[in-house]
Amino acid sequence: MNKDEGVRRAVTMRDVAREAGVSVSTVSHVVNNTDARIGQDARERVLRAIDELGYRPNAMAKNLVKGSSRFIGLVADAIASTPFAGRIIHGAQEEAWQHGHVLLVANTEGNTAAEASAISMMLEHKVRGILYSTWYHREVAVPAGLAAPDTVLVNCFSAQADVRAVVPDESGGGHDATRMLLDQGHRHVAFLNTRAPSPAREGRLLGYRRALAEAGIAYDPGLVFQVRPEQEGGFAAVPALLRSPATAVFCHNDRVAMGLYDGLRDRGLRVPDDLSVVGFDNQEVIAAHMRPPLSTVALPHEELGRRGVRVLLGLEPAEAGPIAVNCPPVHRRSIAAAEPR
Amino acid sequence: MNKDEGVRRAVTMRDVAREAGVSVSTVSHVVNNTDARIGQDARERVLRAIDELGYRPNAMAKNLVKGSSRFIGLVADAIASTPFAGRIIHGAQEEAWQHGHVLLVANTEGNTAAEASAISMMLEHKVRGILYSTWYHREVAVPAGLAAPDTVLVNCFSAQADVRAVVPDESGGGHDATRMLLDQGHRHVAFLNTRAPSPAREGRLLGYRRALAEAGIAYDPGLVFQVRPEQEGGFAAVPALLRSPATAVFCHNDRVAMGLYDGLRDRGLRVPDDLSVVGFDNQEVIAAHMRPPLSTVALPHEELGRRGVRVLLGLEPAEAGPIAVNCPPVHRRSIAAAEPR
DNA sequence: GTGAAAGCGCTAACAA
DNA sequence: TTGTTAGCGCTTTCAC
Repeated sequence: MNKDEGVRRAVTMRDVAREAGVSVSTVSHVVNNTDARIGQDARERVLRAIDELGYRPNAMAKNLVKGSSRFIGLVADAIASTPFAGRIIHGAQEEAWQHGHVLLVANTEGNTAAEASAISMMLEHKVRGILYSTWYHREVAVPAGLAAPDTVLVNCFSAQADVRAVVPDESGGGHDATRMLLDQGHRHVAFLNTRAPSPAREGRLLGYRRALAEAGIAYDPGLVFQVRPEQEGGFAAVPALLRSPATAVFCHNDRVAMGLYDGLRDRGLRVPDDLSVVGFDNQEVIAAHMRPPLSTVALPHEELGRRGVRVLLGLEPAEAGPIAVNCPPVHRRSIAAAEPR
Repeated sequence: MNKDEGVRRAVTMRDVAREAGVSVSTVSHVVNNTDARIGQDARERVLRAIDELGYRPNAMAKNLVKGSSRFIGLVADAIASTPFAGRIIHGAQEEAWQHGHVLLVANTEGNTAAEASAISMMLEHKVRGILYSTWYHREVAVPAGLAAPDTVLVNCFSAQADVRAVVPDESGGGHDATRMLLDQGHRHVAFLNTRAPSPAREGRLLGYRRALAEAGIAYDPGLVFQVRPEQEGGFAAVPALLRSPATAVFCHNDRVAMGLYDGLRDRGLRVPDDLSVVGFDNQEVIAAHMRPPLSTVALPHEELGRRGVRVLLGLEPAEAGPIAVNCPPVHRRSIAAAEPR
């Protein structure tokens, strides 16, 4: 309870120097492995002193003199609700780590005030840059104060052309998902898309149409249905779907597919025998454990985080416009070959 | 590309002082609102200079002189796989924020080396303390290096009695879940528990038995089944369950309940009419969108994070042993009243 | 009321 | 090969 319980005045470089009988600069050199040539025994004495005393460098002092920290700020809008943000953080963390940087994470849960204060706190800590991320792919207004140090948008983008962004390749994902179905011989592929306009909605549709075109199949608007992007949406679409000639369905996301499974099962229909299904997102907890396990296309959240820090650190070749990250297909068991006719 | 693009030498307190025609100490006083009596006009000149110059305090310098940072470290073992860690982070973040602290997050994804380096990096940044958290409730060995500054375990605990911990009240949760069923008149309540020993398994079983006892119902071991704690487990349990007299089932977690729903549906049985079901965890994405929506008991991850920082900051009365956080029941629509007999 | 000055722990010239 | 020294940006006595 009293002021220095457990704190016992940290040992500093000076203490080490004194113990080793050398100067602080010598200690500094051995600690940092600079190219200065330090004598064998001086080095050894220092090393010994370091671990006898349990010396641990003070990162704040170091950063102060170097003028910049090894921090990368990550502000996320919804860390709590889905695993998505977690995956972005994870990817960013790993990459940052690899380059000797540390993540400062702030969650704003949509609160603008929290966001402003998070950003300002990060700036005060002289972060190397800030990753601004959203839990679903969308356009954002870059908050004031950002762009001051380097900013990169992750899983979102801005009309403000000068701020870099990395986003999932929705269209490529839509294309690949559709291809998974086409490759099994399906000709009537329905698409349960969401109703609300969004990069996901438009992008995936584009990809779907492109895949159809490549396969020489005419686009049939009657095969794309508007649904709520949740279990309920997939479930509700079943009657209409069964009235259509579709033998395969591309769902806007895994949750829709889950609802679809349910509706089908209620009617004694089976996936994939009666209908082949492919999802989008690859939400492990859901997709991998449905019956049958759901083939889908993964939203590359980790990669988004990783690439985000790479562009922040200038490791990625500059590109005009957002960097689109590939959404890799995940093959499981919800797709069967179309009946030959 | 060149060394100081965008960096333009940060404006310091000295710049502000010069601009305002006062000394740095005066600036410091107004910035920090110390109780020093600063004249009206000096104060105003300083404030004006601050925002003309766009001054922003350097947190590193400040921390250096104060000797301690406002950082709280949070090391998590699995931020990516589930939303669980995200909720802990969120809770911790909010509480830390409220007390003027910032979260330094590191994810170790089970890797011991990463963990050690994360901890050491946090220590170098002179964090106020470290929250060590796991994504599922379990016993851990406190990593070396921890306990040096204040450490608190979140969602885990250690035999090492001296390190504080905050964990979910599994037994209370098991009790309440069972009660939800009992309250509707069910007398034969099955329990689909996991097989692997764990605090969750033992705790929930304890709670289940306690609730039964309170209701004057004899414990029937034949009503507790061992299943894999996933969809597959719930699904596989259906035959045995149907052979039992159970009219209600308490599932080890929501995923098991999800598999159970599936198996039941395959047999044309309906929840809750044919069988009442209650889960555990309250995984939103799943539980809230099943058909019918699943009644369950929530794992209080946010609260765990929040309480974690509270005990770290010494805001929580000390307690012997881990602090058990309540798991609140979430009523949805998977429970029906038992048939009167 | 306000300012001068001494550090916080460390790095980086530069001297020796 | 090693030591001296001047800061990094800020807080905080202590004088004036």
